[in-house]
Amino acid sequence: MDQLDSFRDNSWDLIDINSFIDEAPSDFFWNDQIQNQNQRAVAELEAPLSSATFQEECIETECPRKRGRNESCSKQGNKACRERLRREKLNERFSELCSVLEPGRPVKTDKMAILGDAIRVLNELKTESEEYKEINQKLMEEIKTLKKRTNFVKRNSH
Amino acid sequence: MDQLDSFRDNSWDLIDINSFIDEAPSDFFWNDQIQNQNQRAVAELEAPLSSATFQEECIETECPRKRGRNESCSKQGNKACRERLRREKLNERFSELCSVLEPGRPVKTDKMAILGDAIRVLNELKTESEEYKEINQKLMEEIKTLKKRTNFVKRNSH
DNA sequence: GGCCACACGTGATGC
DNA sequence: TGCATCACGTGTGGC
Repeated sequence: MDQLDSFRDNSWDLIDINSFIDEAPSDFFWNDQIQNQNQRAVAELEAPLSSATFQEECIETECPRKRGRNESCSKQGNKACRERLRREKLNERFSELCSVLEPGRPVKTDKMAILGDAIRVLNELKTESEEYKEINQKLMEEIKTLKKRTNFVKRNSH
Repeated sequence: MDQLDSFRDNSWDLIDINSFIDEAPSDFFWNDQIQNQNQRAVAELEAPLSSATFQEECIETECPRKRGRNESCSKQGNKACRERLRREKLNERFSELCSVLEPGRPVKTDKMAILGDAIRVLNELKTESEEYKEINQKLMEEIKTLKKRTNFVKRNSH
């Protein structure tokens, strides 16, 4: 019964907070980064570890200053904030993977599609590399026989 | 207020269900798969497409029978259920990508690590393929010159 | 007992 | 309109 009451109280808190604080739009970071990468190709791509520097301006309990909704981070504990950080880092990885997949624009936004493309490209590159390796083998053999023949001809010509 | 009441009702349902049915841990699909793959290496790995067969027993509005907590799907609309399906499909993709990355066991569990590895392997394969291509170029040139020389020697020997 | 990674259900938004 | 995708805060299990 105690459990039940506390649970209901949490529900109250939840709704209370949301109804007063939560007026900002939701998915900003992901779209922003993607659009940035879309328009100006590189620039901040030199920092795939941007989360490290990013950690510095937002150490632990403090929150990124990216956009609204973050006011709820300072109050009400930092659990939600850390979770948000985790999500953002994950999205960074997604975006990075996407840019590796197709250096040409336009960058995909769909996580499912990104993963699918990653799998596809990975397999393609594997077979491509394998094919090249086989060709190399054959070319080397051909070179060997060619050298042999050259030497043979030389020897016979004297 | 209606929202609030319905929310509290859901809470009731949830707790009711959980206390009687749901004694299993929560995040079963992903963790189960991972733990299985970690401990006993293979065995049920033959079913990476479990969602296909899985879809059959759970078409659209009906919910998977995997474990408790799903009764809440039949009532209260199928929104949460669809979202859950989406998550599971995403996790399948993750698992698939992971198995493509390293055909040898054991399979990684960390999404962040999987994405990072994917980026790394992708770059590695790219450069590897590029290197092979360059080597091919050089080998072909060498063959060309070898052939020329052979012909020259032949001509001079007569 | 705190932290981390994840699953969960829900509100928001675009198509 | 309904559906898909996402971000969000929270609950939870494992370490």
